[in-house]
Amino acid sequence: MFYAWLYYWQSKKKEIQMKTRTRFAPSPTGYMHIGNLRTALYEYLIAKSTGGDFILRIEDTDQKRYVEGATDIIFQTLKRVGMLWDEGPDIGGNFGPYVQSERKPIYAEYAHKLVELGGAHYCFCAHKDEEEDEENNNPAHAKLKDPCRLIPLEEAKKRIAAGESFVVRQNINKKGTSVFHDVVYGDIEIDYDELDEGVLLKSDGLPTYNFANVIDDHLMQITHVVRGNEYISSTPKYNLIYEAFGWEPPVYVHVPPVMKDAQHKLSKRNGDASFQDLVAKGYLPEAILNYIALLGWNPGDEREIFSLQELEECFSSERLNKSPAIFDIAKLTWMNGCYIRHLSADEFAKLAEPYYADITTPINHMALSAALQPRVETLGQIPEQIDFLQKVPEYDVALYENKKMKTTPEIAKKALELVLPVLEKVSDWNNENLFEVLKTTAVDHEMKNGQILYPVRIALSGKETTPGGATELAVILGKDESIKRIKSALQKLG
RNA sequence: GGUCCCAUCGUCUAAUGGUUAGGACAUCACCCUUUCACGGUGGCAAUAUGGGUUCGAAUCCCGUUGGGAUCACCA
Repeated sequence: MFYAWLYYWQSKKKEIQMKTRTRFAPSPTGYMHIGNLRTALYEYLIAKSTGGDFILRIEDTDQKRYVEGATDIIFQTLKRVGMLWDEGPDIGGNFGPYVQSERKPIYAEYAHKLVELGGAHYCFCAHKDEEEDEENNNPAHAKLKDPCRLIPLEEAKKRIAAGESFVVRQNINKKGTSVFHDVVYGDIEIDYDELDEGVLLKSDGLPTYNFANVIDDHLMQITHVVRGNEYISSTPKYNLIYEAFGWEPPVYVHVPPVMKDAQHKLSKRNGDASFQDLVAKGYLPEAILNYIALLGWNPGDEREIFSLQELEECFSSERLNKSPAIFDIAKLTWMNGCYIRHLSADEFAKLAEPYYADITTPINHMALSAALQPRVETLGQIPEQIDFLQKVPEYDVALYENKKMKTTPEIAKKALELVLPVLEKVSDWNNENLFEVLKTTAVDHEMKNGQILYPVRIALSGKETTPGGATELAVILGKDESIKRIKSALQKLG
């Protein structure tokens, strides 16, 4: 209890005294996972909400996992959402290098030092093969300490000098209970007996995450370590390393995972969307960022729409949640719709333009964008909404039958016959004029507005639902194409 | 299995001992309307469970159940 208090106090003190430094330390796996991006966001916000620094570090100590071009995706994603780093592989800084594979000599140096300090030992055991041993299921055996610990240090050094392959393995000497404070989870107690003597330096000379993160976080003067809660159970091991070196551990902020459903994490393996997948589907980066900020955090009031800047202003790590959050694409879609609607007409038009690529008919793009903007929640929904612009789809004349509009194919035929000559005379082809003349036509022939407008809309589109009404479609299609489509509809109606 | 962690509407969450348990998404209904949307109004919907502590428990404690994590020369 005393230690818990002490720990908490030290953490608190550190928060107050030092300039906050957080780091995002992804592995270059080739895509930006939503959960990772959220972690990066929280790291960024913890730093920036207190005027601190956000550092980017690449954790590529597992050569088997290396993917070409993966770091570029990391750079691009962070830039795209506006999370700019103060130090990193591309821009350098006072604590470089910022790529772990380039720090190899540093880890080796500290690993050997840790052995001297009694925090680790050399181990010459052969690689443990995968699921080979049933004995692994025997808890008593699993907890057995590494026999190589018994090798005298001098002898171990001789074997290494002789070229024997070795790893550096952590010593767990302590007994009793380890206590540490976490910003999200509070005080956590773990028995030292639960800790295994894991490999710190691999036989290829590169460190494991378990070692590299401690060395780098200390050397880079990271004050707040934010990471997934799967690291909670190994945190005492890291503290042991800090302790052996006489270093002070950082403030820990373990965050719960982002879930796909109640029992599965969001993961690329399950085919779940990554950041770039979502962008490709027409989600705006700003909306994605806003949405994931709220997966596990809330501002304490009822606001939901936040720019990165606004998040920086009101973020507090104390409002981070400890239970997992399910990623709800429906809510993201809604939020994306909000962002789309808040775009200026020009901004939306620019973003929508690429989605018009399949339409070769000469259409009014500006009018189309204006019609689409309030009607789509993702840019990806655009093509299905505008397919009729290229070509009127096959449709049944029964489509002209509409109870609410009080139309039938017969009425539609009459309406289109009345409308055709009127439209041909319209010179200023804009929405206001068109609506005016069509309304007048209805009044002149004692018909309801809908009895004129509905058939026109169907004639122009061949679809039951369209982005915009009759006159809006007419403007989008232009006079020539509109007239053409009405004539061909009349033919169809016999 | 050992250990650690988690548990409020279907989903994201608010309420840090006293609220008719609030908001948002989704859903449903209605209004608006030139189809569909947008927008507006309203409805449905939650404290996993059993014990305590307390005048009073979603909130504190214990058990149960359910879920997750971890026990790698992966991070």
